[in-house]
Amino acid sequence: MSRADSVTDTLRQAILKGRFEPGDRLLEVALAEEYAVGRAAIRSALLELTSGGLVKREANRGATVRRISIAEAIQITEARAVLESLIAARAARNASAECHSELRQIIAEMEEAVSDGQSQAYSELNGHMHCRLREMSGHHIASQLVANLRDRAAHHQYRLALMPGRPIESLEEHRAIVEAVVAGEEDTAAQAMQNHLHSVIDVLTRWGDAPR
Amino acid sequence: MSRADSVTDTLRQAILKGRFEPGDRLLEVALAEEYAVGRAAIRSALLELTSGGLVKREANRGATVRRISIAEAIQITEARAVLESLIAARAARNASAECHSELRQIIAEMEEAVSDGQSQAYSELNGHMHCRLREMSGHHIASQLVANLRDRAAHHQYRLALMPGRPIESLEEHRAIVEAVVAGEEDTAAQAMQNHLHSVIDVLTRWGDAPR
DNA sequence: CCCGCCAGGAATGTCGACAATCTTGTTGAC
DNA sequence: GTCAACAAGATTGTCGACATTCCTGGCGGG
Repeated sequence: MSRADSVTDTLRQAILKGRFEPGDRLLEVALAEEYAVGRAAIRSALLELTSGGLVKREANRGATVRRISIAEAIQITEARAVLESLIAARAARNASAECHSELRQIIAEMEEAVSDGQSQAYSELNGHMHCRLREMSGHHIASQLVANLRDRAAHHQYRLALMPGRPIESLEEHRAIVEAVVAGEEDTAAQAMQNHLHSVIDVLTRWGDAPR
Repeated sequence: MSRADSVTDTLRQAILKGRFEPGDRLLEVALAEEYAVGRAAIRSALLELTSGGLVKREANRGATVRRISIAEAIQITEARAVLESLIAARAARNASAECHSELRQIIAEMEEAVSDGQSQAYSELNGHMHCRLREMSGHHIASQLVANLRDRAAHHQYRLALMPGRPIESLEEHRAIVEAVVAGEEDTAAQAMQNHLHSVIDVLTRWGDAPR
């Protein structure tokens, strides 16, 4: 599973980066030629991405990039809310002193990105912070599920960061999360994470009511 | 994906039913011959089950039935706890009158199974009730995640039902969940589900401290 | 003019064979 | 007697070709 693995990663990144739009067909032969591998490698990559929720496959009709509706993005974020609350609580319980300073460091970089108006950089820092919190939590199961969910809604997530005023609000919420984690207050951390993602849900909901 | 699909289900059931023990090797050629299909079908089935968490694959070393430690089973149940709480709350919000009577019906059958000492039947009713609650919740994302997690811990789940006195305790917890759902009280339903799964976690924890 | 049927093309599903990699048992030197 | 290198076996990874299924467009009948 060496070449197929790298193909899977390449394809996943291609989809996440927007190289393929939702609804685009993913033809096995075309991809096989593009990446210079056999169809078997492409097939196993598509299978993997299908169970990851990024790709939709219909019997004998091929694979397409999955289109995530606003309603589905809301459900995804709801699921993330409860799982990341658990993660935040565990991070508050387990994080070491070095972790604490690392989290503060990320917050500092976020502040810089926001004040400089660098949406792209802020979005990446956002992802990085959630990723680090997952690792600090020591909760493999929840981490894996959340990482999956994040990929699925990545498209909407990206557009979220471009909303004017959104990064400022988001930064405030992240600050609250980090403060609680550093203080070791599990319940507060969980609540702060819940608040953060509910705020995301609110934005998505308003988006759903008045599309675009 | 027609034959490979059925092979996937067959293999999944075989693992869940205990036809294969944790750690057993899943040789592609052997399985291909046993189910009278090509290796390709087996491969795609193994890929699917791998991302489902039931089998472990190592590069060039084949697939084995995944061994779930007590610690991992606890994490799985913790993740289930928060997700099923969400599901219970949504079920309380959305369930129709017919759903309510169906849930009461399942409780009645559970009482019968417990008083007759039928562990096997109780375990199946247990699974059926959680499954129906998932469908009633209308929360596709959480439902899918929970269904996955349930499969992963199925082995431990099964042994749980055989613990003396456990079904009685479990039945009481399920009664509380159904009452809250029928009453339409979201928060109460979520809390009842949380209590139920925390009780499972307690049993697993005691199991971990004093194995077997 | 519209509907159903049929053939052609395209893409997936399946299979068998070959190549690459890992494990295991053996042999030989020290 | 022990350890390392080696060779044989076994198993997965990869590829190409064929079978099957589905969609598309054209044809003929009503």
